[in-house]
Amino acid sequence: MAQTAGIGHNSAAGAQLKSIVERIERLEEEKKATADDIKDVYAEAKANGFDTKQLRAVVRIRKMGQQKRAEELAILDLYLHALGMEL
Amino acid sequence: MAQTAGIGHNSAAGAQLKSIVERIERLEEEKKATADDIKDVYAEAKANGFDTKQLRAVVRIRKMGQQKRAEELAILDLYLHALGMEL
Amino acid sequence: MAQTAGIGHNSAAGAQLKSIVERIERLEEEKKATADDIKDVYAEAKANGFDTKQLRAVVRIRKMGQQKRAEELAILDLYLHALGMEL
Amino acid sequence: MAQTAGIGHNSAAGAQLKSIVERIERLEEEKKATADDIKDVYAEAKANGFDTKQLRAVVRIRKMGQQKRAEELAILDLYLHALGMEL
DNA sequence: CACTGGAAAATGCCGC
DNA sequence: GCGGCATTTTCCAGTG
Repeated sequence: MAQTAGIGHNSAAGAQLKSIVERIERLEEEKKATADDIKDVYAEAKANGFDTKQLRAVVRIRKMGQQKRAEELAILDLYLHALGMEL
Repeated sequence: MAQTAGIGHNSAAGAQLKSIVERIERLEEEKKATADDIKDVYAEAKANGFDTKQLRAVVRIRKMGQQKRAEELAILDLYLHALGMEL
Repeated sequence: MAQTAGIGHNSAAGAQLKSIVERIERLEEEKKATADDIKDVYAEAKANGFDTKQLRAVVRIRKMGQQKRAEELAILDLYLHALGMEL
Repeated sequence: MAQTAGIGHNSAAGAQLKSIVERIERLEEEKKATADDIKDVYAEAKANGFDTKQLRAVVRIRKMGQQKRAEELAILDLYLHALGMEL
C-alpha cells in the first residue's frame, strides 16, 4: 500500500516505469522479428515440397532429446551430491 | 455485441452461467484434493528419507520418456501417411 | 561401488521407491482426468455461446476474493495513470 | 524399400532438410536469448519495487488496444453481474 | 470461418 | 522472500 498515493505523472518512479515498459516493448518487437524469420523458413521449406507438420515434429523431437539429456545430467548431479561428491 | 444488453439476473442464460461456474468450481476442488494427495505422498516419501527433488526428477523423466515415445509414433504415422500407407 | 551406493532394485528401499512412484503416477492420472472434465465443461459452455476467456476470468476472480482483486486493480490503475492511460 | 521411400541422408533433399532444421534451430536460440533479456528487465523492475504481474498487465493492455480491452471488460462485467457480483 | 492442436506466455508453487 | 520449475492459459497457424 505504500505506493497507492500515486506515482506522480512526472515523478522519478513514473519515468522509470516508462523506461521499463519501453525497453520491454522494444525487446518484444525484436523477438517477434525472429519469430517471423522462423515462419519464413517454414514457408520456404513448404514451397520446396517439405511437409511443415513433419518438419515441426522433427524439430520438436530434437529439442526433447536435448531436454532429456539435460534432465539426465541433472539427475546424475543429484545423485552425486547425495553421495557427497561434487561435480 | 448481441449480448451486451445484459443477461438478466434471473434469465435462462444467467441460470446456465451459474450452473457452469458451479460445475467448474466443483471439479476444481476435486482436482485440488488430488493434488493435495500427491503432496502427501511426497511428504511421506521425504519422511522416509527420500529426496523429493530427486523423486520429482524421476517422475518427470519417466513422463518425458512416454511423451517421446508418443511423439515418435506420431512421426512414424506421418511418414507412413506420406508414403500412402495406412496404419 | 555402484552397488554399494545405489538402491539395489531388490532392496527394501527400492521396493518402497517403486511404490511411491507408482502412487504418484496413479494420482497424476486422476488429476489429469479431472482436468479433462473441466476442459469439457468449458467446451460445452463455448458451444452455448459463452466467451471462455471471460468465463475463466470470472472463475479466477471468484477464487481470488474481492480483497486481492481490488488491490491488484489499484496497482494496475496506478501504473496506467503514470503512463497517461486510463483503465 | 526404406531407401526408396526415404530421403537418403546423402541426397540433395536430405542436405536441404538438414540446412532447414539448422536454420530453424539457430533462430530459435536467438529468440530464446531475446526472451531471456525480457526476463532480465522484469527481474530488474521487480528489484526496484515494481509489481511484475501488473507490469505484464500494462504491457498486455498497451499491445491489445483500448478497443478490444473495452470489449472484454464489457463481457466480463456482464457475466459478473449475472452472478450478482461487481467488477 | 470456426476448430484443433501446438507454441508461447503467464501464473502459481515448492524448496531453499 | 526468491528463483526455478510445473502447470495453466492464451495465442496463432493450419485445416475442414
